[in-house]
Order: sequence, then C-alpha cells, then structure tokens
Amino acid sequence: MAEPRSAASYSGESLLYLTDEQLRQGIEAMFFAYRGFTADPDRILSDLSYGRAHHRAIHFINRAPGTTVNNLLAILGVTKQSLNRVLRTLIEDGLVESRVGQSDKRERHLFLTEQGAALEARLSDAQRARMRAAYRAAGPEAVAGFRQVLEAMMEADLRRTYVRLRDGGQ
Amino acid sequence: MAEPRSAASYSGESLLYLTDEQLRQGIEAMFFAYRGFTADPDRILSDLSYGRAHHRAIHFINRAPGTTVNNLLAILGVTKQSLNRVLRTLIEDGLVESRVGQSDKRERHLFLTEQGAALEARLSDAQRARMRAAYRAAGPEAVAGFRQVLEAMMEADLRRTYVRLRDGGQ
DNA sequence: CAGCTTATGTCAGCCTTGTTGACATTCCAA
DNA sequence: TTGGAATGTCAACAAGGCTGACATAAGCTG
Repeated sequence: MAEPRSAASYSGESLLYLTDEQLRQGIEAMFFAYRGFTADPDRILSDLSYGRAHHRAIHFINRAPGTTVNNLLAILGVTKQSLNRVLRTLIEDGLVESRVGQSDKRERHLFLTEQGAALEARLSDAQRARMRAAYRAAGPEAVAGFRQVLEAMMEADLRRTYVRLRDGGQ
Repeated sequence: MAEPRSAASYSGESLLYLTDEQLRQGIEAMFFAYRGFTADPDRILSDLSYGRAHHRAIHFINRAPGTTVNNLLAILGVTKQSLNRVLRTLIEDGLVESRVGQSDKRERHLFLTEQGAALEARLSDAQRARMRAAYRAAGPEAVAGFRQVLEAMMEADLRRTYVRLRDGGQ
C-alpha cells in the first residue's frame, strides 16, 4: 500500500469514518453478517444433504434459464470440475435439466425442473425474509448506502457481472 | 413465512425498497461483494499455503490476545476439532503461542508471536485498503447505512458478540 | 478425600467442495 | 481436412468443515 496506515491522521475532520478502527468494525460486521445471510438456506439445504454450492447453482440457473455451464462458471468463480460435481447430483435428483445446445452441440443449456424451481423458491423465500427484516429495520436510506458500499467492494469483473444481472436479466 | 411474498403489494409507496426484486439484488450484491472482501487476503494466504480459516483465527487472536480456545470457538462458529487443526499448524509454524492457563490448567491462552503479528498486519492492511477504497467511494452516509443493514442481518447471538468486540475490545 | 461429572482440548476418520490433470467431443479456421 | 481451441466429463487430491472417542484437569458430592 502506498497509502498511510490511517488516512484519518491526515485530516482532522470528516474522514473519521476511514480510521483503522472504523474499517476494522466494518470488516467484522461483514464477517458476522455473512453468516446470518447464509444461515437460513444452509439449514434447509442440510436437511436435503445439499450444500451452499448447490444453492448457488440453483439460484443463478433460475436467474438465467438456459445458461450454459461455461457461463455459470464465470458467475460462480469456481472451476468447471467443481461445478460439474454439483450439477451432476442436481441433474440425477431431477432438479436441473441439461439440454445439449442446438447450434453448438458442445454446450449444455441448464434449466430448473418443476421440482428444482420449488426448492429455489423455498430457499430464496427464506433468504429474502431475512433480508426484508434487515432492510425494514434499517430503512430505505440505509439500504441505499448498503448497496453502494457493497458495489464498491466488488472486484471489477464481478461488478460488471452483477450490474448485467441486475439491469438486464440475462 | 407468515408474510406475503412481496410486502410492496400492500403499499403503493415508500416500501418499494422491499420488493422481491430489490431484495434479490441485495442478495446478489452480498454474494459478489463477499468475494471481493476476501480476495486480497486469500491471495496472500495461498502463497503461504494457509487458508481463510487461518486468517480468521489470526484476526481474532489479535483482537483479543490471551483468549482461550473455547472463546475463539464461540466467535468463529466452528467445532473445536476443526479449529484445532488450524491452530496446530499456526503453533507449529511459530505464528501463535499457546500458554496453559494459570488458574485453570485445562485452558490454553492464545497469543500471536512477533511473526504472527507481522502476518496479521499484512492481511489486515490488504483488507482495510479494499474497505477504505469502498468506504471512500461511497461516502460517510452510505457507510452508516451499510453498517446498519449488516448489523440487522446478523443472528442475535453473533450480533451480541459483534457489539461486544466493537465496544469493549475483549 | 474418593469417585463421579463436567469442561477443555486432542486425535482419528469422514464428507463437501475446492483444486489440477487427463481426456472425449465438437467446432472452426488455415 | 486437419489441427487447434472450446466445452464438458472423469479421476484423484487438498482444505477445512463435521462427529466420535478419548485424555486430562476441575469441580462436586457422599
């Protein structure tokens, strides 16, 4: 880092939210909050002997039906081998359908089955309920700030992916 | 959920930040941002063949020097067996020192060695740099909102732990 | 104070989900 | 038409979760 350890030492006022102490609190808040964020889906999943990896796959297949394995890889940021294991169990269990591409037969297009969509709804209902409670407790201005900071925290390529999903659907 | 699927359907105005679509965007923001949040420390750690688990242990030992294994367990939310594996390597590598308790000899009190403190500083410098950039880009009001929402998202017992660390040190 | 119960930490082994390497199939461009 | 690139699958390994079994130290109780 070329920066001084504490930026606030340079300015007596108005940058107090950038002290090491403030930043550390933000880091710990992020750590503890993420546990809450995943807690409800995790409980549902463990009953079905699935894991977080299955949830992520189901979520983004639902968001972009017909997406290819390769596309999903870019979003999830894991290796194709790792994703493949998860997809295989979801396909075997009848939650996901994989269709060979028409124009390009190397590609597999992924869709949720009725059963897969049912689990997706169950998981995201639970996760949204927690999110809704937090949003309601904090209020609209806080929510806007929350999203601004999160967006600024993303790596550049993931921010593009996030914005594309947010604005464009596909 | 006893709640309707979309709270906004009940109110024509002022609750638009609670629509399913808004909530889903918040969920995805949280997912992508967490990857950015851990990216820099992860890179440093993988060079040393350590993982995120080592980082968490080092972070909280630094925050509360002399803490016991059992106390750390409560903060990290993993089993003692799982933590033990990580601690063992950190102790073997000379980053953490474990001292048998004086009053209660069953307890082990944990401290960072000089070398451990050096790694801690390196990791948290990197993580704070990212956090500082995000905070600065978003501004103080956004930061306040960010922390409000995160706090409201935590599970109750973790929120207590978080607040205790934030306000009390130990 | 002897012996049971509880608390704490360690060791062994399993499972999920990351990883890399090897490979089959399909497409495309020289 | 053939060789390289893209896509997806299979196999094997590593990190870090988990449970179970157990050793040791304290505390409690008759």
